[in-house]
Amino acid sequence: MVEKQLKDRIIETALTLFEKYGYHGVTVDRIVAECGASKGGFYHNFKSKDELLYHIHDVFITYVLNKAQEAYVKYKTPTKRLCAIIRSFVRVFHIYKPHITVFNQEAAYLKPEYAEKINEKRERYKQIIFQVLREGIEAKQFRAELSVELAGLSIIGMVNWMYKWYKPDGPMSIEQIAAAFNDLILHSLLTEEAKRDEDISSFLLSRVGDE
Amino acid sequence: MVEKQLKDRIIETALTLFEKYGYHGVTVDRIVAECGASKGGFYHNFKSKDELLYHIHDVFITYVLNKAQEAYVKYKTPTKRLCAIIRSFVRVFHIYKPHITVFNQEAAYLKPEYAEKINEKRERYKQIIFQVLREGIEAKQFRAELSVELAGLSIIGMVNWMYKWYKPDGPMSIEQIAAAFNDLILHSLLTEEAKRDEDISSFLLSRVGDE
DNA sequence: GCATACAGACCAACTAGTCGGTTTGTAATA
DNA sequence: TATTACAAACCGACTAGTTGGTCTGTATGC
Repeated sequence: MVEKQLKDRIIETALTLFEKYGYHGVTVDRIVAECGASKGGFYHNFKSKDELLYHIHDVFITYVLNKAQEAYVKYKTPTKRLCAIIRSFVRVFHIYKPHITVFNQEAAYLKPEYAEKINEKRERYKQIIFQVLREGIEAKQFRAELSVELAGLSIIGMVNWMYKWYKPDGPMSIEQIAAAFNDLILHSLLTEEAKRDEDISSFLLSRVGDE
Repeated sequence: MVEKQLKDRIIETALTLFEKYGYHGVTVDRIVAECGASKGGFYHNFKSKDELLYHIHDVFITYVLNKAQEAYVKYKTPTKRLCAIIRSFVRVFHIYKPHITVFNQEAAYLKPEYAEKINEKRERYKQIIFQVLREGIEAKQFRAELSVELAGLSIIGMVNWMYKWYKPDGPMSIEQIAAAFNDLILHSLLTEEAKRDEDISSFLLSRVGDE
């Protein structure tokens, strides 16, 4: 029970292959061949190929959900909470890029019983963001005319879309991307008063008053 | 050559099925059964299942690329151009939601020769957006400190992500969504001076000066 | 009579999953 | 320490089912 060598190797190999060729573009035979294992070894560790897919999904969504909850608890104002959540969300791409790609590309192929569990967590994640946005509007930090749903889905969309273009060795560091996203998002959410607040505008790339 | 009855029926059926079950979750047999055709009919109209997938991709990207170019030509200022492009982009979801879902989900499974053609158009689309953003910065309508790439990819991401949540019969009309997106995007891009410009701020949900 | 449009039985290839067997680790016993 | 006992980890040939694609045949229009 202490050794998980093979299981981890299978996951890692599968992740790399799934990211490149898609879930259906990779056979179990190929996975085991590529990581020097066998069919038997695979099915000793996983009930099915579907379970492997579920495992990959679950590792990622569980991690990112925890991070969001931590960020929510750690900070006390809507703006700080939102920025922290987004930063953590963006950061995840540094470690879990293949997971996220599989998560966003192959979720449709999850077996119903697995899909349900994943969707439940995905929904909770969304609700955290909606919650922060609502709090921000109530606190007059975010504009009142915003649609919480639309703003939330926009944020989730722009960050998630990173899986299509983010390269860990690209010209921008993950922290730069996170900062740029926060800048864009806050500019679109903040009220004029909030932008003049020193404490809040520290998350912007350039202060409003600078010009 | 005038009658395309069957071909269109096949595409329509395939689209519905692909959207729901994914490309690999739908067999050719199922497609032809569901639209009252036959294997022979299918392979008379398409060289292969892959070609059908390519066709779906091409119809959508060709359409949306044209719309963006039209919008670019029709308007003369960066802000107007951007808003028109985004509006047209969002509107497409009304007609082509299944196409877009397939486009965003199954592109990885395109055969290399097909993938190349699609990517070329996808790239051109991206470049139009980047171009407008650059023009906006030069014209001092958009903030100078923005990263054109990041801002562009954010926009593309937030709109494309609609395929995950947009329901044609949802509570918001497509025009409302387009307006809300434009509002969010402009707030994140515009300079303070530009926001004070009557002509430009007409694209915002609420004028800056209102409060 | 000839091409186009379509039908449907058929095939070859592929793939997830199985199953009997082997190796490896480990703990109890002598 | 050596030996036995047992279970978990792992192997790989095999299978049963599925799927994209073919091929022969038919009907319809020009």
